Amino acid sequence: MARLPLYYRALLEIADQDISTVSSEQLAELAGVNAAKVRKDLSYLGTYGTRGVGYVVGELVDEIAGELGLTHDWPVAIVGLGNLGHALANYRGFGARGFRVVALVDIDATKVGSRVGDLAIESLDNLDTIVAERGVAIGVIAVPALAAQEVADQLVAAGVGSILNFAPAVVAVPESVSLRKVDLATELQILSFYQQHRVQPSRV
Amino acid sequence: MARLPLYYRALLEIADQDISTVSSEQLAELAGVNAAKVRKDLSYLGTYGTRGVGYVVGELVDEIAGELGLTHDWPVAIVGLGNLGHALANYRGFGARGFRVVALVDIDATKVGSRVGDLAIESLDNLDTIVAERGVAIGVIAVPALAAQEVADQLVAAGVGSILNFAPAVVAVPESVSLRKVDLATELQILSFYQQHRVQPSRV
DNA sequence: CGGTGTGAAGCCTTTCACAGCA
DNA sequence: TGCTGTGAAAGGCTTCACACCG
Repeated sequence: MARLPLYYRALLEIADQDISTVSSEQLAELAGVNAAKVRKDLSYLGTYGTRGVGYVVGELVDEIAGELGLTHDWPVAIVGLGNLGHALANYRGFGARGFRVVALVDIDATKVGSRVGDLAIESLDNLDTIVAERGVAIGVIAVPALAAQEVADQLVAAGVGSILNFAPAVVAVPESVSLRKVDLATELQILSFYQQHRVQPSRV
Repeated sequence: MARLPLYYRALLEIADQDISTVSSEQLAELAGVNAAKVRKDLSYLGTYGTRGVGYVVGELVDEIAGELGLTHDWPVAIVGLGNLGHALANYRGFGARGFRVVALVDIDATKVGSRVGDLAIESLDNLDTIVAERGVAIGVIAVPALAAQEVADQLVAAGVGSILNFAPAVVAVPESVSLRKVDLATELQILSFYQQHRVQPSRV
C-alpha cells in the first residue's frame, strides 16, 4: 500500500514529541489523507488500534517498519553520474533507513575512478560483479533517456530486484522486478495541464 | 489526464522517425499502457483518429501540446539550492518545453549572489517581487522538510499557481493551487515493500 | 463516551467487446 | 478489411455509517 510511507513519516514525527497514542483522525491530518482511509489501511496490518483510545505509536511504527521492509538493509547502486546522479549520490536521506548506496556506476571511462563522497565511480562493464558481491537490491537509473532501457536490462540481468527510474523514458522489465519512475518532465506537464484548465475564479 | 505526457513523448519519438500515422496499439506499446486505454483517453480530446487507419501523428501532437498547455510559457522558480536544487537548476530538460527557470531563491544569505548557470541566487525575502515581475507560474520546493510548508505558504501568497514539492514532507495548499510531489524516500520504501513481499519463486 | 473495525454503498478507472466507418 | 469510438461490464478504491468495544 502506497500510503504506508506517509503514515510512517508522520508517526516518526509524533514519536519525536513523546506522544504515545494517536487517533486515526490525528494521523490522517498529519499524513494529508482522511481518517476512514487510515483506519482501513491500518486494519490490513492486523488489529493494532484500541477502541476509544487510538493507536500506540511505538507498536505501530515497528509494525509498519516491518511491513515496509525497513528492518532490512537494501544496498543501492546508482547508474549514471551526471547532474542528477551526483545529487542523488550526495543525498543524505538515502542512508537514513536501510538504503545504503554501495556503488556508483557510469559508462563513461573518463568518469570511472573519480570519487563522489566516499565512493569511487566504477565501470558499467563490472555491473554483474558489483551487484553480486555487494548484494545490490535496488538499482537507480539516472542516465539519458536513450540509454535507460539498456541499463535496465543490464540491472535485471545482474539480478537487481527493484529499479527506480529517473530517466524520461518508458522502460520495460520482467514482472518479477519492481519498477517505479520519477519523471520531472511528466510532473511539470501535469502541473501545466491543471494550470491551463484552471477554472477561472467566479466573480461574485 | 496523467497519461497525456506519456503519449506526448511517444508521439514525439514517432514524429522523429517521419512516421505519419499511428494505431492505438502501436502508441500503447510505446507508452507502456494498453490499447483500449489509449483510445478512451484520446477520445476525450475529440475525434482525432481515422477508423481503419489510426491517428495522424502531427495533428495529435499539436492537440496534446495544446491540451497540456505546452504552447504557453511557464516561468519556474526554484526555492532551495542545496544538492537537489543545484541539480535541478542545471537540469537541461527543464527548458525543453516552455518550462523556463527564471529564478533561484534561497533563505541562506551566504548563498545569495552566487551564480548557478545563467542565474544568480536571490533572497527568499524578495519572493513576492520576483514572482510578480517575472510572472512565475510554477514554484519548485527543494528545501529541507521542516521548511517546506513555510516555503509553500510564501509561494502561494506570492501568487504561484502550481507547486512541485521535492521535500519529504506533507504540505497543504489551498484548493486553487495545484500541488505535485516527488518523494525519493517514499519511492524507495515502496520498492522495499514489494521486495519484502515478493513471492518466492516456486521451485519446479 | 470516544474511537476503532468493517459491511455496504458510491464513485471512478480499466477492460471488454463490438458496431460502424474509411 | 482494419482500426477507431463507445456502451456496458468488471474491478478497485474511497467514503459512509454504525455496531461494538475499552
